[in-house]
Amino acid sequence: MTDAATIPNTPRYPIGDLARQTGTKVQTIRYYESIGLLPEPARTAGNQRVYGQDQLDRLGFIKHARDFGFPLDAIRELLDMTDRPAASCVEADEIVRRHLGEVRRRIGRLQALEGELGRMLESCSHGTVADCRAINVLSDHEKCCDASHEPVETMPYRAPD
Amino acid sequence: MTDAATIPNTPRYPIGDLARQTGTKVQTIRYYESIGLLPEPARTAGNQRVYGQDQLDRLGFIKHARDFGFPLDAIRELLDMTDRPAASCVEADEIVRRHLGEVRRRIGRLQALEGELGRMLESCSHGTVADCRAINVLSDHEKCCDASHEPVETMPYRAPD
DNA sequence: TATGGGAGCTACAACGACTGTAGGTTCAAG
DNA sequence: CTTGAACCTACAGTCGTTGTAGCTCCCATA
Repeated sequence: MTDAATIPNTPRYPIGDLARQTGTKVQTIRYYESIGLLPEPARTAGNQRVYGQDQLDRLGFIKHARDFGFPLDAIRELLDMTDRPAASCVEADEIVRRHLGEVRRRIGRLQALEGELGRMLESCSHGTVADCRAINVLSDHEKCCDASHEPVETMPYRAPD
Repeated sequence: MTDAATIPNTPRYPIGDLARQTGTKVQTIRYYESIGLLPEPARTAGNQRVYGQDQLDRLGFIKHARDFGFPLDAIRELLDMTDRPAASCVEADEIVRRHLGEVRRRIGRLQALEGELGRMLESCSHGTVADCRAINVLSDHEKCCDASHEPVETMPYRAPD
């Protein structure tokens, strides 16, 4: 597909340049290749990867979509569409709409959670653990203001780089 | 520690009952035991786990805190506090406050994302992929309305049970 | 031309918080 | 005594990376 790297006068980037230009980690790029999100690039005589402009663009797209929170599966579908530029964009629309729905659900759940946590803190008498409102609420479901809260999905304390 | 299971007239639950009563999966309970969040329970002659009321309460606490989105590390700290009921609840407060801050940051990022995705959909002309606003925004960072968006953290499409 | 150091290579393990599977054992009802 | 649900261990898989170990390669300077 992409023989850009074999054509002279076309930019040829080593993996580190791709990483720097897109803000992706080198390992992540290799991971994307391993799962087929990026095609296998050309190699130097010494077995090192060499990328062309199209690969750089493709990775830029992936990175940007990841920043938007799209899961890799959705990104794969979106990339398939960019490969068929004459097709209708209804499917792309649908993917974005689905993602937006997910984002809104998430916001709703987090806002309910925010209220609950805020109430916990407000009503805490700052005494001992035995009297601690926060601990008591967690110990006893009956003490929740919003008895119907649903579980919030995994919340890793990951600092976004 | 917990010899409740060895005392007659105290409820003795098999793991499945604990799972049903707390809404946790059996494997998850064993996982919590494996990481030291739940103590090793007594066993029957046939090597099956038997739990007492205190274990049930502890697991209920864990489940509830998980539903609130607390990471297991924070839950571990909170559990340590419930074991020292006379201690000050300042630390518990601090954990809740930290979590609340994280929840709010998350809400903020998701709301920015919501706006961006909404704008994408609004301005989509519903034509071909080549003209698709959504695809174009993802292809080209310059086209973002909010040029300074930060990456949203991992968003698994996991249906909360 | 030798050398040094940064960049690249593969392969694999770890993260968090589970979930699922395979292949076996135990328990309680009928 | 038999059946089948529930239990057991051990391990692989999920998602999207990130980190590590132990190499090799490439390029600029001396």
